[in-house]
Amino acid sequence: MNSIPLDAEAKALEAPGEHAAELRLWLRMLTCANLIEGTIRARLRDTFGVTLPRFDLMAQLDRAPDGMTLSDVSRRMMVSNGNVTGLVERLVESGHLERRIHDQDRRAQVIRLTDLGRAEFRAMAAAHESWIA
Amino acid sequence: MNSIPLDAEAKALEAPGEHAAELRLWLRMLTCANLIEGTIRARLRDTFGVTLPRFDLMAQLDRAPDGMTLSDVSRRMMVSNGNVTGLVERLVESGHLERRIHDQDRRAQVIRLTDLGRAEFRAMAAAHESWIA
DNA sequence: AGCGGATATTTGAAGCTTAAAATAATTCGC
DNA sequence: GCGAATTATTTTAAGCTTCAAATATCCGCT
Repeated sequence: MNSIPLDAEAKALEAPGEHAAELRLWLRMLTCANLIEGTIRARLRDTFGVTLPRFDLMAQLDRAPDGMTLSDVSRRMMVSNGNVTGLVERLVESGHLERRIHDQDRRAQVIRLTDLGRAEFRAMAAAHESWIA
Repeated sequence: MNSIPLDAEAKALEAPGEHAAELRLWLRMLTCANLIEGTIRARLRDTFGVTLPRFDLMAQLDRAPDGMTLSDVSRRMMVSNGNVTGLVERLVESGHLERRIHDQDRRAQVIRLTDLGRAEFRAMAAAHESWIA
């Protein structure tokens, strides 16, 4: 489950504010978003034994058959570089990803889904779509 | 910044779905919520050197002058017990909270803001309100 | 009194996340 | 072609978060 910072925002509601309605809406939205996100996390975990960050990373790679560099992934997922490093490490370890040095740039590496990774992702994505609906 | 699981959801948009509009709205909402949350995190960190979870915990306690038990906090914040244990530990360490054994129940402990904790929280809350607006 | 189930909290293992510092390789300008 | 700035990645330290197992205490029932 995600951090739910709503009570902090809720505090503002107590102020004799003029923006009470907006804040209330905002609060609701945040609560709703976090609850749904938590549900998705739980389903991915219980059904496929995968975390949401891993799933997201695989989703990126599923759309890039030729692979992506870590920086690309980092930008797309809007997370730090170091974060991607660890995520990729674990997914390579589990056999879902493969990495190789970039042809033209020896600093970078290209990662892509393995056959296993692709197969598992597709299965998860199918279930995921029906959940969303 | 929070995890941003949007790309995963975005994938669903590519499907020749019937729910495209709903999903798109949902996606927007999530993006928006996460961006704002990230902004608040950054401001609290840069301005007061405090994290959002700590701020949330202090917000709970500010509303409970007589203190709360860890379980109360856990339920209110909707996070695990173990999470609260660590959070409280660090806040006691930094002098913002004090803990004492519950009078009637030796299993439980009551935590409350110290004078320092209350003063700092009030300052942060004031800034927080103006940010929200 | 004493047993058994519930409740409060802690601990430990694992993973996610970030920011900042360190490495390594590329590119640009001269 | 050399040096500086940029870019790609990793490492490190710290904190957050969860789940599950372990402790300690309480409460109700006999």
